[in-house]
Amino acid sequence: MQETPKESKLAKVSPKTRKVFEFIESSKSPLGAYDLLNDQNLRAIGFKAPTQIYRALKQLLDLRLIHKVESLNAFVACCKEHEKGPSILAICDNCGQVQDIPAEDLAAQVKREVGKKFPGLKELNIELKGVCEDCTSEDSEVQAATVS
Amino acid sequence: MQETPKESKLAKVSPKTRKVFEFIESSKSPLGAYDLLNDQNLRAIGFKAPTQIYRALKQLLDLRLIHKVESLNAFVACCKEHEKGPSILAICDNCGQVQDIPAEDLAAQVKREVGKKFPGLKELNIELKGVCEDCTSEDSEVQAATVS
DNA sequence: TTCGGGATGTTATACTATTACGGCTAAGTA
DNA sequence: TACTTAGCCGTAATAGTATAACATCCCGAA
Ligand SMILES: [Zn+2]
Ligand SMILES: [Zn+2]
Ligand SMILES: [Zn+2]
Ligand SMILES: [Zn+2]
Repeated sequence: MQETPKESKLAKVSPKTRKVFEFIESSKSPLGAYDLLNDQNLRAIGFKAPTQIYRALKQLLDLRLIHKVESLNAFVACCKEHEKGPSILAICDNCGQVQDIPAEDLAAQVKREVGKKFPGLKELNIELKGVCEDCTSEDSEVQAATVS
Repeated sequence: MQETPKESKLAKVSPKTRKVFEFIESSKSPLGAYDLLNDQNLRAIGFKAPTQIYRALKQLLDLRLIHKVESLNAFVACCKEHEKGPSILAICDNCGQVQDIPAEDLAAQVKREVGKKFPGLKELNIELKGVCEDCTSEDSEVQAATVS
């Protein structure tokens, strides 16, 4: 048994919160709180008000099962490969997908950069925008679609 | 004359937009759009609706005179020392101040980390939270204030 | 002069997030 | 058992952030 795998974390939350996680995990793009709220499947199991969604999201964030994409006000599932270090959220402007890329070394580098100006680093949030690998290889198609 | 110093950029925008910049620059903490909108001094020169503020902010963002702190929905003046590279926005949980710390080297490092998964990097946004130098040296006071 | 684009003013609306309050239930304890 | 407390959940209201849509004005090009 792993230290704190996804399953053991999910075991701690209510079925409804678990359901929220499943929706986020199965989505290929980040979901906003109101995307979740308006989802028929979540409506069906009793989510009626924003508060309920935000409560579930808070639990999942605290357990580090999901990340908030601050620049999109939306949430993505954690890739679960960076339990201790930070990650980079790479947002594709073309397809909208967000990759959660582990970046263990980066925290140390950032600490060096900020130096004594900011000795008490607690949370690190890195987001980048651009074009993902898939969309790059499909660039000709994208171009074609753009000019048409 | 510098390449594109603050003054030459400010020369391109309207007096009202310039005024918005001045308010952001003179604030020691980040300001939200509605903080600006509700400011008597900006009201006095004709800002009455959110749109006006957001238009001014967009111009300033485009000129890189200010940054948006995504995790706070607020805006800070750029330190103007990283014309080409990214910077780190360091948010102090204690005093609320945000430092704009140039981090030229970091873009290259991030590119290495994301590798081919994300070849088309365009924008890089790094925010961190913690305690700034000033607040760290005043830690004893902070503690005293906390327990009282 | 006439046209067009860009900046500005104004209203309305959409989107995101939190507060407040009340009920229910599980767990501890006298 | 009866009482208490704390956490989870439901519900309603509200606060906070951002954009859409449309009207007007001004200035420079043709
Ligand atoms: Zn992650
Ligand atoms: Zn893509
Ligand atoms: Zn800057
Ligand atoms: Zn501080």
